[in-house]
Amino acid sequence: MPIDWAKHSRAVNQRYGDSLSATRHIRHVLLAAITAGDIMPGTRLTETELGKQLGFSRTPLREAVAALKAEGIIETGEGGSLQVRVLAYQDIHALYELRATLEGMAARLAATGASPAEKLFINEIRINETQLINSQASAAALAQINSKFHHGIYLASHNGFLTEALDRLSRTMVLLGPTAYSLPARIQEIALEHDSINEAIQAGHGDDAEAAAKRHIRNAVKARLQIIADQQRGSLD
Amino acid sequence: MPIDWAKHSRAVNQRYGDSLSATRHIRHVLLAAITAGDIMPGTRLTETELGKQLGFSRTPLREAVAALKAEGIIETGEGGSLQVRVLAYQDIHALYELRATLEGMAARLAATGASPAEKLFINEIRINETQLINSQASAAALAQINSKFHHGIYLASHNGFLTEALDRLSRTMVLLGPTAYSLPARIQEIALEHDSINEAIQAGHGDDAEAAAKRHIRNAVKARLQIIADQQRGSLD
DNA sequence: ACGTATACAATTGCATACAAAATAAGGCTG
DNA sequence: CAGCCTTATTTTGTATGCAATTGTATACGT
Repeated sequence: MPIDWAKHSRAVNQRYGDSLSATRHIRHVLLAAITAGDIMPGTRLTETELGKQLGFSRTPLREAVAALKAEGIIETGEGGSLQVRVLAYQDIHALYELRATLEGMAARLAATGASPAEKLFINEIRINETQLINSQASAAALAQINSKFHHGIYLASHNGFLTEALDRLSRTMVLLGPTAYSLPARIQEIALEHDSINEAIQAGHGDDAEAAAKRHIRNAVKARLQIIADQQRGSLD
Repeated sequence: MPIDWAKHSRAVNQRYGDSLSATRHIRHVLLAAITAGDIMPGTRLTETELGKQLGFSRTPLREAVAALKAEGIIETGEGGSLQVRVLAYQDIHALYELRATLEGMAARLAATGASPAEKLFINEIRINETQLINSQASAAALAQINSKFHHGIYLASHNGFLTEALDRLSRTMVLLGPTAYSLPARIQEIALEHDSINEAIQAGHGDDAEAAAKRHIRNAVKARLQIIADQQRGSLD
């Protein structure tokens, strides 16, 4: 079954405008397809086929792939064949452990160094999130506002390299599959944990913010493991 | 004045074998040239010229550049022209701040989770470093053993993503210019600080290892600022 | 003499074409 | 019938060529 590239392509054009170079356009479209789960990790990708489906020649496609390889999203199997990176079970722990440290650092910096405007902005996102949860919004909408909340904290850290590292981690995380927002029970927990982080940031308590952020991520691992356990059930493949 | 690409090319062949694809070869050669200071940040690079000098066509060159762009080593100026990334003054602080956190995490994990063999290996590198310092080795040799020491700790953290993140930071650091080993006074300090880290790791004291690693990096910033202050003197350009 | 417009050169972005390597298929032999 | 070698086809890696954009120089007008 072919992938609906046109849908992702439209989304990219809407998000970044349609004046992106082919290389960058393809890069975003590939990321979107991987995020959406249209391309499962491990499935082989052939350049000729991809290029034909996307409507571009292999040159910009290969450049986009080169960038994604440098980011660790795509890897080359034996013989140079392409595939979406396959994460091992222990990678999950390593990924979240690193993220806990970085999120903690970002939360601490946001608490101690964010401008009043940035703190207000973060707080507003938090309020929006509560409204969305109460109105039973979709998992996709919740995941989006969640991203905004975290990204707002990254930016408020005023450390571009930290922001870059966390954004990169987020992109790697999509390799793990569906987000924790598919678990209804987790949604309320997330709200409470976000509250703790937000309150510590608003109060300017660096230690508390770091601790709250770390707790938040550590709890996220648990939820993630449950999702994976559910997926595994009965799939011997 | 043309750059001696052949030298870097030989070094890459010696390090990785001569069976690398052109794209990867070029990637390493460019990194080596940047590390060596042969290409200063901000200087414009033209694909045609680079390709001619390196002896490859523009296609693999552009793929290598795409990877380096994804890593933040090379950036596109206005009009799509290529240049080695120029770091702002505040980037230095952000870079080292992030590195302090990550090195601290790595040292903690190495202290609490490294295998006996890994700890022995780290200790051995530390002994080698002392010998090199006492024998008045070159700055390049010291910088190399320094890399080995740090990288040994990264690996001992058993966290591939952390290792990846720190390696990436190291590659970004070369944009700052010469290492601190050009400052004789700093060399002894480095030795002492490495000792603190190593001892904490050998003893399995996670907290101490993290603290020592953070102190080490914070001190490195001071040395870096001094180097930059020396360079700036009288250069208006 | 300074600012602006226009023409030209250089450079990037993309597509096509070719070469080398790898995978798959088929036939041969034991 | 199984295993292996040979060959054919697919797929990756690299080079070249063309079009479009950008940078620069020259000429013109004010």
